[in-house]
Amino acid sequence: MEQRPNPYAANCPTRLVLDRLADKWAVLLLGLLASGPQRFNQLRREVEGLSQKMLSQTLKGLQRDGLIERTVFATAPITVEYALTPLGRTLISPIEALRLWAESHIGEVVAAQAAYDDAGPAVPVMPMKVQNVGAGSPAAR
Amino acid sequence: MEQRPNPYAANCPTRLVLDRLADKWAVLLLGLLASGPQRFNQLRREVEGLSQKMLSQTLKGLQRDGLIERTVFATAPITVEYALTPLGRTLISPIEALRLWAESHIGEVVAAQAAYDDAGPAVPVMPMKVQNVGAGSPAAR
DNA sequence: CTGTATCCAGGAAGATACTG
DNA sequence: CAGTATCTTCCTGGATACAG
Repeated sequence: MEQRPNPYAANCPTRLVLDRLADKWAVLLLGLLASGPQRFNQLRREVEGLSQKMLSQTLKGLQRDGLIERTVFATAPITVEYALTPLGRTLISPIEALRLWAESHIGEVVAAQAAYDDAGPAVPVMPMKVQNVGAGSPAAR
Repeated sequence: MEQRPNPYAANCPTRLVLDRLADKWAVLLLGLLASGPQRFNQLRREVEGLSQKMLSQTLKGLQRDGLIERTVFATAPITVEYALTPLGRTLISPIEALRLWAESHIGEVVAAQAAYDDAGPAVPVMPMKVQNVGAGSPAAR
């Protein structure tokens, strides 16, 4: 029926991937692993605010998705290395793009937030942008 | 102190932006608005599984970040349009990249998940990749 | 070192009802 | 149509303790 099933249906691939990527720890870890394999506690130390539980959990998820690979070295004590898989490596480009966007536009975002918070609380004399439209309604689709 | 403060510190811009973008609804809505302004209930209908509460909440957040703009038309009943701001428009490219990645690699991800779930539950004869390493430990940094 | 298991508080999100 | 308010439930995620 749906020739062009919109990408916003619940079963859409984009949605599935997004659900996983909508995890800041996952994105952060992928970015970190992009520069080479890392050990468990190494990652733990590098990502500020990441608890051991979340790290373990997130790594497991990424491994399940085939994005990272877990290698155990039978040293004593044991050491474990996490590295991007070839599939995972294909993701670093989009993620890098996101990181670049963040760095170049964070200032504007923060400014917008400040402006919003400034205008919000106050009782408005001219609070919101209102337009009087006669005939030409916006949604005359 | 930190000449190269790692991007994984809690105060890093990337982190701040990521926290917001780590919201699947937000990303989805931005993608939807990339093709033109939309009304409230229009968005609600288009994004499957998105509750009214989450829509309202997410839109407010995006507006606060200066990524979208809310315009009220004084029709009867009232209509409201949401559109990307210039800042928001700069985000569609990275998001599109993500969407494209998702569409081209979803198959591999699903396959990896299946393989993982397949190997996981079973009691392993040769479950995990283990290497015996003598001297050359991995983390000889 | 690399995890897993348990407890527990706080936030996220659905359902529902109501307002302008 | 475009929301806000409230209630309740569920899950996330931190802290802690323990195991291989």
